[in-house]
Amino acid sequence: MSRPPRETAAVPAEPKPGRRTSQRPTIRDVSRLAGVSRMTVSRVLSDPELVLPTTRDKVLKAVADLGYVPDKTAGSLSSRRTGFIALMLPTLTNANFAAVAHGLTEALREANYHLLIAYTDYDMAEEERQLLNLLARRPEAIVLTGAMHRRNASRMLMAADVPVVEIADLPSQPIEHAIGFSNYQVGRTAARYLLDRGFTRIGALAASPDGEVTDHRGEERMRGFEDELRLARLPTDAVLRHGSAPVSFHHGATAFRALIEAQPDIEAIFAVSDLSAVGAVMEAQRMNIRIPEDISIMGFGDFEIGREINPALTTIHVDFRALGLRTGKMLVDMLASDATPAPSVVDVGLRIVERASIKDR
Amino acid sequence: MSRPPRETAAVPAEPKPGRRTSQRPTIRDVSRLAGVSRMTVSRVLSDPELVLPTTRDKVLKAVADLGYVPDKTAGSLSSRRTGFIALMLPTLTNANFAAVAHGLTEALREANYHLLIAYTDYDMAEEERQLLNLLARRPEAIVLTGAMHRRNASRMLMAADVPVVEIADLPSQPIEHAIGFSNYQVGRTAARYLLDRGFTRIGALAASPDGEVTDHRGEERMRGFEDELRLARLPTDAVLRHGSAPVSFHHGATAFRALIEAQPDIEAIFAVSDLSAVGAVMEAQRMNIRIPEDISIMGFGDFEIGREINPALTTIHVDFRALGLRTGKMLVDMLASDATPAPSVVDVGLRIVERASIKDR
DNA sequence: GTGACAAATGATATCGGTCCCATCAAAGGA
DNA sequence: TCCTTTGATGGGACCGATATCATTTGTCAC
Repeated sequence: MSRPPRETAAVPAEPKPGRRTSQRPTIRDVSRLAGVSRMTVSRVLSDPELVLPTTRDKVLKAVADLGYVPDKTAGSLSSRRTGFIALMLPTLTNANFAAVAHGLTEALREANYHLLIAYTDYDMAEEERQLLNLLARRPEAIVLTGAMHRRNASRMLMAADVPVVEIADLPSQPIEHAIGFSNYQVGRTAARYLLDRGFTRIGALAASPDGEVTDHRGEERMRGFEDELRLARLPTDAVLRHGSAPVSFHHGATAFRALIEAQPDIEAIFAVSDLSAVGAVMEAQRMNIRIPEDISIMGFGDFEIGREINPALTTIHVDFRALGLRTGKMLVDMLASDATPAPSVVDVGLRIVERASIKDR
Repeated sequence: MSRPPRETAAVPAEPKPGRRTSQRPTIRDVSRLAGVSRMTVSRVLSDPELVLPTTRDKVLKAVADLGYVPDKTAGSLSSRRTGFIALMLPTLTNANFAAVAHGLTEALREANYHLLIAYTDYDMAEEERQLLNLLARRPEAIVLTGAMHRRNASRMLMAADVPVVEIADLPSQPIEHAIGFSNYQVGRTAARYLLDRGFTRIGALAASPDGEVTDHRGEERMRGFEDELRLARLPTDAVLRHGSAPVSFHHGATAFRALIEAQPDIEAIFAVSDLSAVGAVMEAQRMNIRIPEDISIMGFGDFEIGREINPALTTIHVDFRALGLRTGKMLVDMLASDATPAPSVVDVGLRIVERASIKDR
């Protein structure tokens, strides 16, 4: 039984004719409610020490009452600090790369940086697109894996005017900083290890570099491996490129079988990744080939599964999580001081983990 | 032989007394060089059709000459669209969660959204902190895994006024949308499967929920498993909570040994994850326990390694990559239309993958 | 009492884009 | 011819914070 509202009274205060405005409270709403200026609110949230406790409490109460969450987009624009660190990876579905991201995040958390991850699925054209996307977000530093940047990408990075760190793979010509290890050395070390134990019929398992995607890092390992064999005047024809990257357990299994068929008298095998190595061990079990009595196998990456299989896998270890941590710490320090440190290259080295998959002789 | 510059000439045009300005070119620089307004530059980059080809070319040339990369921070602030989709995960170092991220990215790429990833390491307090961080970036949607949000987190999400999708674990009380499966059903299905094959001495391997971190999803599976056993009037004392989350291959190995010692006559085991199941199989090999002749084992997650071990692992499969893809597509559609669709809950179900680790009887 | 200085707070310009609307020229219709 | 419509472009306000500098107030030494 209510009368229709009278026209004159009904019209609500027009919310301004301009841009439609959101419902979310802004710093302005907080400042009004707390009866202070916006600047004071900003101070309470970013450097509370600067504000009198009584004022602070008023502001914090207003923040809580409104459910105010500051808009970092606006803050970033104004302060010219986004709090982003960009990370470019080939893929996330690889335990080692995931570990890098994990370590990085951990190191960056305390300094309140947020990782901005992009990945390329081993696709170089995608790398360039992603790099542009990242750069558009104005990260305060850029972390890259691998040294296979196209010319354009390199140019964009130089122009970006933020610290660039290349990790995992030590490039021959670093853009700026680099923390990692040499995949080429991994290959040579593996070959040396097998040679030192007296093997002479030595093979390797890798993906074909001609596939749709190329695993440059893996290919570097193979190059080192072959070089070391050649230095020992041993043939490299048992270094098998089989299937397409990225490798997997299944890749290892099929590649192993193919290698055995091609080179039945093979004595020792280096797999480009523990994934392949583990797959090979599993296939060997199926073929009733004893590891290491009949054939010795070693891998790279020290994945957890390698510790648990039978026999446990001898491998080359690189601590990827520590790599991420270290990179993160370096960046935090670097960004805290506004000095621009000289470009640095750190080789974290590698370590052979001797387990049971190599025959003792 | 150059004379020192005279003082009067040396003073360069002061770059304004105000805020220090960066070197990076802005849209203003592009517009000046191209002889058009800023708006025209903006149009060329976001909707080229609106601009005359001749003008467009002038602008694009200026963009290329300057190496201009638009600042999305500024663009986001103005347009109120950040292009971010937030994703919260327990961890990245789990193949299934990584697969979710992968699928999501893929679906979002075409619509030019960027995933903003945060993870909690299974820590609920961290979840809340990370959520605040994410919200401060003003994502256009939020994707969460798991239904274990604290009260505060839920409140923040409701207030955020963006679509929320909970994935992987179907919550009993969804915040808004949900796409996933029921971990409880996983447990019941596993138990049902073992019961149907006539096993009566049935156990399970899981992490202890009292550890530093709790894997709520895994615990749900155990709950379902135990319920189904109870319904069949079977004891649940062989459902072993051992070690701390998150589980691993090694966890499976030690838990398996502990279970065998406590319950030597066990017939069949359900492991909370393929990781544990594989570890258990490896430990069984070492203990000379034959799988499946002596003990049957099944897992959850359908990790690649399960397909390759001997015997191949029977498991429960959920397609996490497809889950991510589907979620991404849904979000893209949702954000394209400004209508707010009704909350939806989609159960993608699960599938038993029968392989060789369960005894045929 | 007063000047010097520090501490707390406020006013305002600005970050680099995009939104909204205005302007202007060209095309088409009555 | 004049009016309307459409297409291309520009002008200026604005998004929501923070940087910078100014102002106010309080404290202390002389």
